[in-house]
Amino acid sequence: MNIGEASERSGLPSKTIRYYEDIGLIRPDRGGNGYRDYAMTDVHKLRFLQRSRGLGFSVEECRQLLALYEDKSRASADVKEITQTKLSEIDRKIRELTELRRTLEHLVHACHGNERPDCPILGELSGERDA
Amino acid sequence: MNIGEASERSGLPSKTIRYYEDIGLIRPDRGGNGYRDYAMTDVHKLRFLQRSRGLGFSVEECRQLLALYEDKSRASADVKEITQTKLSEIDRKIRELTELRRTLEHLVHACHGNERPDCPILGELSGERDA
DNA sequence: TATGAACCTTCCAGCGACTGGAAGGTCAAG
DNA sequence: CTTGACCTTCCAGTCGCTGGAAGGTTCATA
Repeated sequence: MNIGEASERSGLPSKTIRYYEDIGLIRPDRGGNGYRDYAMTDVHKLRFLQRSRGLGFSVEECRQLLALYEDKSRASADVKEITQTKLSEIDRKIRELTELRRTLEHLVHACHGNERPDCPILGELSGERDA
Repeated sequence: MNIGEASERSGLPSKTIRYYEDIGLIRPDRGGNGYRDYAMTDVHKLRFLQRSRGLGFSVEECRQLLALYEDKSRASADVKEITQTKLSEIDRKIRELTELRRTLEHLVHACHGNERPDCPILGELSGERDA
């Protein structure tokens, strides 16, 4: 499929997809006309990139995650270690999002009308409890 | 406190803190010597920024979140709407992270040794099930 | 009181990750 | 065989930092 369809299916702008090719993240085939030709596996990877980028992973981190995805070194020990690191990062992000969520709800429901700038919620919001 | 201590306490580099001031996110006092002087509420905001940026919110989104934090318009209807939108975004991020987590575990534990590039995990990884 | 390290200041340049636009080639429909 | 919607490359610009230069402040120690 052409880049336009890959864009629609992955949720990434065509511009970004070309950029990801420039930096070596995805390497689609080329048709006889010079057009990029994306397979479904490419779309899967693109969609994966779309998600993980949106979740605050850097492109380099996404490259690592994508490497886990590619079969060639899936069983090696260092890949497992990277995966474990990524799992920890993901867990941390989930925890932080959960906190953020709880805090926003507080702000809306519990803190309504209390205009003191030193509202106790603020400490929670900024993660006061750990340094 | 000086910027160095604010940096340590918030987890943000001094450079980034100055940048956030440039773009109007935080406005510390200045001492007679011209040094920035941060209060604890500033540190709370910085820490909040550190977290929300790391969770994939853009600076503009962080500005909105920070506005929710500041008392002046906390009760208005549109602020509540923004908060609701942010809550949905956060929920979506949590869902996606949870999926990503599950998938990585699959890759390590279940998919080990299976080198087919069309391994069924891949579909899950890329969020095949929804468009 | 002076010297030096460790802070702080501003300013400017560069990088990572896109994003927009120009200039031009390809393709399917009418 | 033209029109319009695609596609191509390339170059420039933006956003969000990040590093470094050049210089001022503070504080401990000689």
